[in-house]
Amino acid sequence: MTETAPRPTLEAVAARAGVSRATVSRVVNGGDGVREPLVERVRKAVDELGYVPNQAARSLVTRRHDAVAVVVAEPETRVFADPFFALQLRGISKELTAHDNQLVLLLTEGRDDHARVARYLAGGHVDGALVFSLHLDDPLPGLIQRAGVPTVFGGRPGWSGDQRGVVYVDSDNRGGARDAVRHLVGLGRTRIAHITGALDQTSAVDRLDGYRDVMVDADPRLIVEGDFTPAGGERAMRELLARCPDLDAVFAANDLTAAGALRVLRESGRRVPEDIAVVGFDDMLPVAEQSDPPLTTVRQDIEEMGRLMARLLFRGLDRHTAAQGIGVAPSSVVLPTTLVRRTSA
Amino acid sequence: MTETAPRPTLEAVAARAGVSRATVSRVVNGGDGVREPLVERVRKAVDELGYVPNQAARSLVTRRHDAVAVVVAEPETRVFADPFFALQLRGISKELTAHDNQLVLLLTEGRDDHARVARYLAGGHVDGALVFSLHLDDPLPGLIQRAGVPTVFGGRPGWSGDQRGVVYVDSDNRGGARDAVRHLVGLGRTRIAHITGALDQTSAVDRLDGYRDVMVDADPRLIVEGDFTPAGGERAMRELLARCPDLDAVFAANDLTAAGALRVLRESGRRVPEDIAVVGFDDMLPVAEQSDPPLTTVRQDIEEMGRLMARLLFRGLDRHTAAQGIGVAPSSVVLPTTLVRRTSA
DNA sequence: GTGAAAGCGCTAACAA
DNA sequence: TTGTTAGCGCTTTCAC
Repeated sequence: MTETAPRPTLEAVAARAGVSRATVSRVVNGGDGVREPLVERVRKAVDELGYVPNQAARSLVTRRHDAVAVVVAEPETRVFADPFFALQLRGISKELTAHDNQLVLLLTEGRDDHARVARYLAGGHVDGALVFSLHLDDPLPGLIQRAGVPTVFGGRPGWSGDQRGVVYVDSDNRGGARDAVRHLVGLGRTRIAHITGALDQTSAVDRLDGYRDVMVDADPRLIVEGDFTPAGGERAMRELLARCPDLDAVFAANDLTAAGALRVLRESGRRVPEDIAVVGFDDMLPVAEQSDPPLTTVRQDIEEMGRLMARLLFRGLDRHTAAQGIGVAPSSVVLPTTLVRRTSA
Repeated sequence: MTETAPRPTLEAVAARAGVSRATVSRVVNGGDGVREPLVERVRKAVDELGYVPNQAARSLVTRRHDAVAVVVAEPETRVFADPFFALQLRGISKELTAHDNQLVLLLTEGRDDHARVARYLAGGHVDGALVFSLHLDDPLPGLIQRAGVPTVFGGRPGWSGDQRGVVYVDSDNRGGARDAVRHLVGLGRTRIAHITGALDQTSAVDRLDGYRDVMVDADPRLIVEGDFTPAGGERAMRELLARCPDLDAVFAANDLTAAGALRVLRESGRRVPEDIAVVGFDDMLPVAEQSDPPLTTVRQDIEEMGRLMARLLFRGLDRHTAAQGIGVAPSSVVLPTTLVRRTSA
């Protein structure tokens, strides 16, 4: 806990360099249109005084903040139990840093926080927002849209409001699921089950759809609802085993679910992949690589998703600032997935 | 991507309510010393106009930001591979929200980012900083101390600079390690090995010290260096098995390490806990509960650590603001750990 | 190319 | 109790 020292102002730098505040301002902001010798003098004064611009004063006049809010709307603990969110955050952080922007993190725990977040965004503290809203019935996207802040969503938002102008970045959940199931089919499996994710999230719904794309006439008993957790995977696997003892493959909605399923299979004496082949989703390394046996799974580039979200936001902001209407409005992006073969299938 | 609408100002609210800007300001900031009917009128005008104060303008005069930076200095990916950081962040976020403060997240990837972070903190954008600096040789704490921002560290900072006035929150790593090893001793184990964490981090060093506190005359071959990862745990366990085939217990520096060790033990045909008892550290649920067998481990309340960091920071900030010298300077806190018994030991 | 001056929206003395 | 006024530190026309 140290004392806060008073910072030098533009004025001080100007005095020291023997120029006007305007000139210092120009130099500090790139130095265009200022003659070299002066630039030199100002730079020197800045260094000597350890001058750092006051962002509040700057924002007051420019109405820019060089800050982006990251909103994580997740009432459950799940987000924090897997590295998914952290990886995405990392991608975002890298991209923001490259644009000299700060990351303001808004974590919400349930509905009470929604008003707070909406107020903050509406308050014009940030230039834009990156929003992770995973639940179908989440009112947050609507609130945010109304706040009038340029926004990019992480994952296809599943809410039922006005979809116009909504920009999101998502993985090709449906396509990835198709690949996973096709791989199982290619292995000669015919009784392929699916343990879904939490079906109030679009990713879970999309993966289920992908499964159905391939297994058009699937026995409905082969589909059991999970919740993206290992415990859910265990429960679902037990139920599957009871319902359909003849199944020969499982496509789990994510790696954690698959890990739970693997445990139950081991307990029940089924061999993986000989008796039952298992495919996961995410390629969450600590889980997929370390499971027994190592998991065949669908990889998505999570960090890249985060990076892309930030990039799309900036593209939108530029368009905002630049000659109106010039430039293409950013549109949503769906990133491809790849199947990673290990031993479980 | 929506358009940003122009926000109403204090002026506008004042006009609408038929009062002065000062009065509106008073109402907006709590309404003390304003008569009820006026308060009512102003509130109404605020609502009708959807007025939200401009934080930049406010900060410019108050020199407060109601924002706290969270600095995560972690060159490696490890932070992102475990929920540790996320849990702490969550605790911090809750506490900041309770104080109406925003969380500005600064992630650093290696040395290049240090200057950036130091500049940001020195720039007076935030009222204080919460810093996670896990590495012994990290120059960041020093830089931050020089930036003159009130700071609380997460985990005992291991750097060699001036320690005066340094405030941190940590788990009782040493005490927890002692408990773990004593538990093994209580089980009748005598050849107790230790797989350390990455020894450039204070937590790893402290846990090793705790092990040594109990195993005063430990065979040095029973100590192998790990790195807090499952892979490191596997490697270390193999080495231990080769060096000391007679060992009957392992204390791993964290749960991930223990998970790696468990896998090697299983492969090598050793039964856990019958042949070799295993204790971890962290009680990272997805790992500890789901491992085979479930892990006996040392729990630390990570979320509470985060919360406490924020609370200490605010206490320091209050002291700053309030009558100088009044109040007690916050000092570091070391949180207790508890042993959680499952089946591995 | 450089400087002077006018605010950006707000808070906090100070007056009334 | 309420209003008036003077800035907070910066950018940005607009003259020079």
